[in-house]
Amino acid sequence: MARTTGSDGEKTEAAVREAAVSLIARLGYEAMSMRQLAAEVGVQAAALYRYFPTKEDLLFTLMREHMEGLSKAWDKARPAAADPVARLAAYVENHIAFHIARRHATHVSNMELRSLSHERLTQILKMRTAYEKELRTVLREGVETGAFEIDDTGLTAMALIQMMTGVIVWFRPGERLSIAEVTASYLSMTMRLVGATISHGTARPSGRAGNAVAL
Amino acid sequence: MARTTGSDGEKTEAAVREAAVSLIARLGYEAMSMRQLAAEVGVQAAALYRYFPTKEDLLFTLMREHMEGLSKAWDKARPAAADPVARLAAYVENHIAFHIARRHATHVSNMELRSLSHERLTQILKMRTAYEKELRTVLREGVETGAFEIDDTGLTAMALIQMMTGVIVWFRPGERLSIAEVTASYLSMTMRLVGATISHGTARPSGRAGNAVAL
DNA sequence: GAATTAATTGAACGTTCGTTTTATTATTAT
DNA sequence: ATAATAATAAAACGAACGTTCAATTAATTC
Repeated sequence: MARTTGSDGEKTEAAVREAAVSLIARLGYEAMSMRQLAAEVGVQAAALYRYFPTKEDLLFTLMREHMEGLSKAWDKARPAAADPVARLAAYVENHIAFHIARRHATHVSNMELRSLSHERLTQILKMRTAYEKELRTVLREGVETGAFEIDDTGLTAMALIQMMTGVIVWFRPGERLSIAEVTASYLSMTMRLVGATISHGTARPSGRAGNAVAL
Repeated sequence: MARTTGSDGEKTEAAVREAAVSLIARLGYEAMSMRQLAAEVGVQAAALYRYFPTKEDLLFTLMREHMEGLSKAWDKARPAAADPVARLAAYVENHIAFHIARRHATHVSNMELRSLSHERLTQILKMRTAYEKELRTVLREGVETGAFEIDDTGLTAMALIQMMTGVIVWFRPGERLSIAEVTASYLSMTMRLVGATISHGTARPSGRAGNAVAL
């Protein structure tokens, strides 16, 4: 046999990407064989090389597009207003929504960095650092305007990102909590963590803890 | 050649463990070959099989002992007093100290779970869950005594653990921050996150944010 | 409808993998 | 000293790996 009836390069490539994300997330990059991936797509291993020159190229492509997607999502979600609390809220909401929606791809991007060449690792880390810098900027502006109270913005940014990204480790759609509930809780925890003063939304009815934003 | 002068089973086994933790942390379990590990120890690959029947046995041993170490460390650090704030502080301090001290082993235990058999995965996850339950208990007690204000103790426990464990991703000893500084910052962030009321330590000098514990 | 291009198969390549077996030497106990 | 045991080396095993190549068929273009 050779070319199969109904075969379409674009569809095959998309199927390869999808299957690769799922398989790498489940088995790990090193543990997934090209034959396994091909079988998942319903094709022979050799066919994969029409779309990706090497296994590492495939991994890199998945990671790069994931990071680009994250960056673009934040570009869209970023509020025009300068209010630090609103901006931080938007960052948290976007981060959680994106990571829950693309749990598998996030897993791949976070866990398989060591399988990249030095050059490509640098490239991905640069994109990640740029994204994280956005959060540091929001935090710093909040400190300057007095909206937040933070010891160390760099450290706090890392702590927040680890906390938020960690959602994908335990969150499973359709279980006890909805995405909206999880997001609300994380937003609330974030605002307390940065010592946000009340500057938007309704005031907390509770008698205590007057300095945290009610959400 | 065969047995080498000065060879000692106990020392070799210890060297294998040490080298394995370091290599797996750096390359990943699948990417590390038994020959590579043997070379690091200064021995032939066949010699490894005197100490660990299979590669997976080696991985499992490393993980199990890491989890046992974490559990025992908390047993020792757990304060006798029932004060929730003090207990939470002890949990955070122990967690961060342990994870920074054993960064590589933590990396292995967190990243290579998928290389375990189903049975052994269950065993490790059971130990992890038991350790995490300790934190949930501390949080719940704090809520009951009114020391903490938390929406969802389960979710908050996961968020805190992700945040704290995340330290190993970016922390490098001897860089900008000392372990003590990092621990102090994380303690402060944790107490704000759980809405801790002042119940120990000195009051915060700052005029604002009267509800967070000063550390 | 013939020529060209796109998509895929099937077989094979050399390499590396985890692991086993057997032989050999160092150490310890008698 | 000699026997027993512990620790390793050296070589080999079959299997699986990523990748390449030539052949073959489907779809498209002219």
